Amino acid sequence: MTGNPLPFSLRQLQYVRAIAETRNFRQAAERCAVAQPSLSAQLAALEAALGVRFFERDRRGVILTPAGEALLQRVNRVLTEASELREEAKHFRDPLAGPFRLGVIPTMAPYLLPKAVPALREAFPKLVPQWVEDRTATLVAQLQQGRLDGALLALEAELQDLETTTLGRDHFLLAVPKGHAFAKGRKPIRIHALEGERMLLMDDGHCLRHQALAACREVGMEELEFRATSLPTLVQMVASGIGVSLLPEMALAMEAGRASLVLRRLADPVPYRTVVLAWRRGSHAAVALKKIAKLLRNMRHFVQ
Amino acid sequence: MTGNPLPFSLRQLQYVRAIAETRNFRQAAERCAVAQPSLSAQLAALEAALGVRFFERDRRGVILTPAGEALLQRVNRVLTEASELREEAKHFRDPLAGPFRLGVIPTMAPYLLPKAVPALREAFPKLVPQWVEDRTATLVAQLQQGRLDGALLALEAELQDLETTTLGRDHFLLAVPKGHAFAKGRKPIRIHALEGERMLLMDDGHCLRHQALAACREVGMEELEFRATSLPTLVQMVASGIGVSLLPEMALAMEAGRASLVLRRLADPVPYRTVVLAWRRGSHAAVALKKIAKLLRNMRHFVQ
DNA sequence: GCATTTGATAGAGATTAACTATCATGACCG
DNA sequence: CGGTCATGATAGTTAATCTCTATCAAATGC
Repeated sequence: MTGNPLPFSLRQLQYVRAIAETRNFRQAAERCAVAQPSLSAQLAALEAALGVRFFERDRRGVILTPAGEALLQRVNRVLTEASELREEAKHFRDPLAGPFRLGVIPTMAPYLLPKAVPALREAFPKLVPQWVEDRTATLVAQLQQGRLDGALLALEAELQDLETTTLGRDHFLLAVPKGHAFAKGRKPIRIHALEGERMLLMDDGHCLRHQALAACREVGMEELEFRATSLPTLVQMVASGIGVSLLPEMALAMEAGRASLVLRRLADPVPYRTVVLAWRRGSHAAVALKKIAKLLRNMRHFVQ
Repeated sequence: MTGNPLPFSLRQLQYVRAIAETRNFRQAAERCAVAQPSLSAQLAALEAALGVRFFERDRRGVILTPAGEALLQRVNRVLTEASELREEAKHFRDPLAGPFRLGVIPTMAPYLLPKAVPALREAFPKLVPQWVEDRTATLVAQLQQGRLDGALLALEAELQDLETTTLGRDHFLLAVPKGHAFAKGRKPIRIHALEGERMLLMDDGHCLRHQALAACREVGMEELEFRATSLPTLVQMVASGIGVSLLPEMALAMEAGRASLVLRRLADPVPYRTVVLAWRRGSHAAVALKKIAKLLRNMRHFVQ
């Protein structure tokens, strides 16, 4: 059991090292920036606590006892470890340095991260982001357990015990296969025009599913059996003519290139999801996350 | 440079470890045998000193920050090293334990050590004697430099700054080759009878040389050119008929067996050398050395 | 709701470590 | 020899630190 109180202090060990190196109490005291009697007293206290004499104080000078010689190595190891602790702590002083566990939902990750990761690296080179991709509920739970420092979410409502900062609105576009009735024209399409369409949605648990449903809640549509587990898959399904879907704008750049897919703007009120950066209330990472949020906002992936 | 003052204490690190393990300030405080506010205060002080937050204190419980997680390993290493220092110190608490650097002069070593080493091991099993064989002057210098803890010497005079305890008197015998005039008879021989003999002596620097010369100082004798560098060699020279010599009694058991050597007792006043155990005045080892001396005296290698 | 538990805070008290001044001893040097 | 310098130890006081009890605000749990 190593949990007993330690009968000595780091300062005493520093004194021992200083004495061993200078072989002179006064010089050692000067190096430690204390008066010589203080050093004498602390050494005496340490020797009493350990029951071991480190030095013989003789007119001839200061001599290490065999025990002192052996223990000096331990003393140095303790001090080295302590010193490294202090140095390593320095690296964590900067809130924008060190490991940073960030979550992101799957319907944003493939569109946001390719640009966000390099941007973060450039802006905060000492930051070491560790990305975790999972659904909202899982990320929120991990945030609250302290297993994540922050998460990129698309919020419907305020989340209890989480602070958030809005990064912007991500408008929904209508995705239809080439040849579909809506594939032609340029005017914004009204949601109600989708009445009777076959709708492709994300799998349960993906917030995008609920948001899309909410956007169309007053529109009678048929939901297809198939539920996508990833947005690229969903887009692929639309492109192959199975149905239509709502696609967030941030996916535009990456998904619009498909030959058999047509994306149409929606008319006011344009449905959207609110992209936020969330963290535990009172999290140590709050300062850093606010700066990260600012950076992400400036990337203009979405309307602000 | 690692010599800067360390801005934290071992106790604070123990608090951190206790909190990290219990995830509960009160339990941690109890384990550390302090009141909870003390622990809170010390943790706050540590975090302030390092500029790093170890824990998030949340209604949900105590959560390690990433920095805390990383630094906790350092904390544990410091505490482990400190703990091992304390444990190792225990082994040195017993004055009769641990390494013990002992000197012995060459004219005693081969006769004393074969019996003394096992006896020491049996009496003080935790003692780890490290024997050094050298001449008196060298041993005394090493004692004074703190490179030896004690030394077995044959003293002529008090040695400055050294404390000694007498182990006994080692009487001198006359060694002559078989066939020599003194080889016959059993009566003690008077020193003066050696007038005109060819005397074999140890090399310069060996105290035995000076002691033998002192014993014969009023007797006119011829010193042979050859000076022995070891006592067994000297005995061998005598046995081969080159001359006579004075041999300390402690060599009797080992050297008397030679067929061509005869040992005769000397008449009163029998010359002798005083065998002592010596150490630095104020040496940490004094207590142990006195016990070692007692053991050696009881071995009755010599007259007490 | 109400009792319980969480960690933080305030202020007093006790402990610890620091300081200055001085001492005893031995080394060094003329 | 005798004075000067250096050593580390000691005494007594002051300053800093740590810990204590008592209490608070907030959240949990039945």
